[in-house]
Parts: sequence; C-alpha cells; structure tokens
Amino acid sequence: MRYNKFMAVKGDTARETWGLLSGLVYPPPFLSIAREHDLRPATFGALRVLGEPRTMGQLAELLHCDNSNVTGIVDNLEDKNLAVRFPSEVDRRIKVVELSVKGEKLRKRLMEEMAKPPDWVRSLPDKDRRALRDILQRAVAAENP
Amino acid sequence: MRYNKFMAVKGDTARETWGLLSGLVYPPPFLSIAREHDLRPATFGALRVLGEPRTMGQLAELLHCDNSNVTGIVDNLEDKNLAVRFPSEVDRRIKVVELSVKGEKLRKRLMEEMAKPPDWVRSLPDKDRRALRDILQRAVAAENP
DNA sequence: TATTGTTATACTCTATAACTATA
DNA sequence: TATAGTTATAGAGTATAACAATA
Repeated sequence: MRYNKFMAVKGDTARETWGLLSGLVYPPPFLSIAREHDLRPATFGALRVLGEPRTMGQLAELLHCDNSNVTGIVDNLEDKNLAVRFPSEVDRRIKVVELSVKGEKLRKRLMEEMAKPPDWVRSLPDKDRRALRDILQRAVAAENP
Repeated sequence: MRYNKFMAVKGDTARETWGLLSGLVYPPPFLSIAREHDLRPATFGALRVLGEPRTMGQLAELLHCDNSNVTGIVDNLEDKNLAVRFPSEVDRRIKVVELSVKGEKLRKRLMEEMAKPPDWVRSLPDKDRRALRDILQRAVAAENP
C-alpha cells in the first residue's frame, strides 16, 4: 500500500485518537463494580441481562457461554436470593429465571453505577462534552445505517 | 442532593455521552486479538509488559496478580519459545525474563494491532476526528495536571 | 532471618460429553 | 427421537500457604 500525505495525516489522527481513548476507557469499570458488590463477573453479567425473565437457553445465548455454565451462574443467583428458577408451564423442560425483589433492586443499582459517567467525562467543559456527544452520535449513526 | 436545571442538563449530557461511548468501546478488542494469535489472555498481558526484561516480581506487579501465577505465565511463554528466564547475576534468587527474537516480533505485531483504531474512529469525517482527538487531549491533560 | 520464586491446593470460569426429564 | 437443562470432567486464571534456594 502506498501512502500519501493525506492518508498519513488521517491515519495518524485516528491512531492518536484511539490511543488517547484507550487510556481513558480501559480497563473497563464493570469488574470493579462487580467486586464492590461481591458478585462474580459471570453473576453480574447475568443480572445485567435479567431485566426480564429469561430461560436458561436464552441466558446462555445472551452471555455467550455454554448452556452448562448457566446452571452454575443461576445457582449462584439463587444462593444469594437474587433470582428464582421454575419450570415453564407450557413446556416443563424449560426453566424460567426471574429476579426476586432483592435481585431487581440490586440490578437497578448496578445499572445506575454502570451508567454513571467517569470523572473525565463529567469534568469536560460543557462545550467539549456536547461536542463529544454529537460526534459519538454521528459515529453510532454511521455504524448502524 | 438537590438538583437544579443546570446540573440536570450537565448530568444528562454526560450520561448520554458515556452511554454512546460504552457501546463503541466495549467489549475491549484485546481479547479477540489474543485469541486470533492463540494466546491466553494472561500470556498476552505478559508479552505486553515485556518491552524490556523484567523480574518475576516486577511482572506480578505489572500484571496485578500474585507472584505464584507468574510462574505459570512465564512457563507458557517459554513453552512457546517467546521468552527465556534466567537467574540474575547479581542476586541468584531473582529470575530475569527476557523476550526471544520470536517473542519480540510477536509483541511488535500485537502492539501494532492494539494501536490500530477501530472502524468507527477511522470512518469519522476529518473534522470530527480532529475535534475528538482535541477533546480527548484536553481530558487527559485535565486528569494528569 | 528475610526474600525470590516455586509447588501444593483450592475456587472460579468456561467448554465438551454423557445423562435425565420431558416432549 | 429430539430438546432443555444438569452433572461429570477437564483446562485455564487467580489466590493463599508451605517450601526451597539464596542472601
């Protein structure tokens, strides 16, 4: 591939931008949030996708893991009284997992903490923060046309 | 805490910005890069910090894990002929880990892939990309005063 | 006696294969 | 027989404690 000065400039800006961004967003905050709440990462992930009742198979798909792992993850949720599991009435092979009231409450708190912007975003001058939001909106729009 | 309309506006923009950004940068690309190169995540991490020779203890600190884990990680690097481990000449309790030529080459490739900006950054219009870089530069500068 | 790294052990995360119960 | 979920088992990541070699 041959480079001209325009490509070089474009590539450099992109690399520079990505380098800055990587330093700001990694490592991801979800691991420390899970630890603060004494949750295994896998249990945290399950709680996250249990905004509505799910079958074991649905959980496996949503968590990108094998069916057999979900058994242990839901066991852990039940041990902590965060969810219950019961056979579906229409097909008793299927187990439905549903958050308890305690689980719903915890999930709400966790989602709130995940949504909380990090200091570097909050501390940006208003103008920069709005410009950043607008740029990201355009980026997301360009990715999902 | 009492909210007024200015705080609400500021908070909303920050949350919105963070939500957009989270969708763009998570999950982190390093896991798939490691998998493509048939490296365990821990081995990948070690390679990353072995830009210069390190002792086992230094590796434990840099990788935020226990000393005892480093033994296995460096075993894996040695099994793949990516590094060698030898006792320090000044204190033979200390083991120095150094990348092989093969390890150096692989490390260089991996660092290159990590630095490669994702499509959404590369596809931004020039003006947006430069504006984004400038905002992030200011954010980083504000964090490290 | 103190320190560096290793070994033994245990808990967690994940995957595959065999199994149970339902359909 | 086919499917949903469980159990058995194994490889990998990480931590603590006991240990060996060296200082």
